[in-house]
Amino acid sequence: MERFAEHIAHVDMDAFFVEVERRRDPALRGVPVAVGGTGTRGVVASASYEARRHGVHSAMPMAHARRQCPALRVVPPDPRAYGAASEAVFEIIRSFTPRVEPLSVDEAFLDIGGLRLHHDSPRGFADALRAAIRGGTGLPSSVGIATVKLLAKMASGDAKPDGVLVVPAGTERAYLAPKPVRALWGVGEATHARLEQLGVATIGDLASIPEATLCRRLGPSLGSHLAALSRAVDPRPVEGGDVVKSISVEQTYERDLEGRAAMERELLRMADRLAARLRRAGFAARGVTLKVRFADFSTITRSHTGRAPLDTAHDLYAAALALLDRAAVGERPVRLLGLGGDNLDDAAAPRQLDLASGGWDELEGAVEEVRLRFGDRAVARARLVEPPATPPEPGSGTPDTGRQAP
DNA sequence: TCTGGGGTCCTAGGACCC
DNA sequence: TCTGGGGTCCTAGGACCC
Repeated sequence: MERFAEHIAHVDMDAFFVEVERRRDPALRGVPVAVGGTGTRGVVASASYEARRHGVHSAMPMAHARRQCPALRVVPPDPRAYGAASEAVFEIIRSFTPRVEPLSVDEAFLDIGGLRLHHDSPRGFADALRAAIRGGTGLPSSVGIATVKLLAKMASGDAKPDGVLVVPAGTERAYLAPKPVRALWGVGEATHARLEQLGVATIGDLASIPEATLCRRLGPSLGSHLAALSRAVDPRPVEGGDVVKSISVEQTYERDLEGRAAMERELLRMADRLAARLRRAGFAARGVTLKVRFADFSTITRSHTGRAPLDTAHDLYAAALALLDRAAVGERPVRLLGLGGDNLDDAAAPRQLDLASGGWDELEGAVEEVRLRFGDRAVARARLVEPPATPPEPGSGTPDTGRQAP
């Protein structure tokens, strides 16, 4: 069967978090809105197009965004709502084709090569998909379609908001050449700076540099990758199953944490959250990583890989304390703590019986059960409940927002 | 303007094994 | 016991993405 030449589609929801918020609060329509942290250290996770016109963009400190756009309506994130909306969107996408590769909560690649019998053109497919998503969820989306992943992704960006862009086969390099090299998927701030030193401003400039030169300057892996992308060569197929490799939680504190006791208390809270996330996902972690960010933003990690997979707060907390010792934080103020698990094992797999932690599994399983039925606040650890008449704890003022990507 | 939270992948060195 | 080379795993840091 003949396939569409432009057989890869990239679907991207427009200002996803903002649009989900607008569904339930119509007063947010037509005005500048940002979803993100409301505290002094919060950043913008998602900005409406009205806000973007005032220079507000994601990852910008919220305080800056408010100064930039005094009329900005700021909404704290609601990850559960975005998760539910995401599931609804993906269900609609999968009704068009099973060949879907999710990239995040709000975007995906689709292999539409085989859909020629159902749609007269790639654009016809895109129109049908966007209408179905809007009809089913009320949410706007944009679609880019091209012969390779890189171009489909860049095209959906150019199609925004609420549009479609097809890059016809044969026009790939002409489409890429005038764009700034920073627009290339995989060129961030650091690589951009190094490319500038080479005199590279546009993707066309990049394509004119010999691959060997790029490999020498950027390393063989990145060098050959960028050399290929700049020439619109991107053989990566649309792939289905994405396997989770790590699960982590982290928290930036409104005020820096100081002293061992405060850090231990926060690590216990994190061990609790991480254990809950691991068990909900059906995993146990052989590897545990502690992340510490200091007041000057310098960041260190300490990790340990053991033999036994862990998924109880009790065991994760013990591992975290051992890592905290190794980090030798001392009295330095800490603005962020993080705890993560990797080397994930299927929790259902038979595990070595560890007598030292006997009983915790069952106890925490029961606690988890209560949380699932009555919410996370139904059960708390005695150590985490604020005792009366205690001096104010630095950094305890930040609620756990658990925000996700825009 | 002072920088969130949750991920993936790459690099580079060292340990260890054959 | 003056020592090759490859494979694999672990650790730490960093770039990048949404």
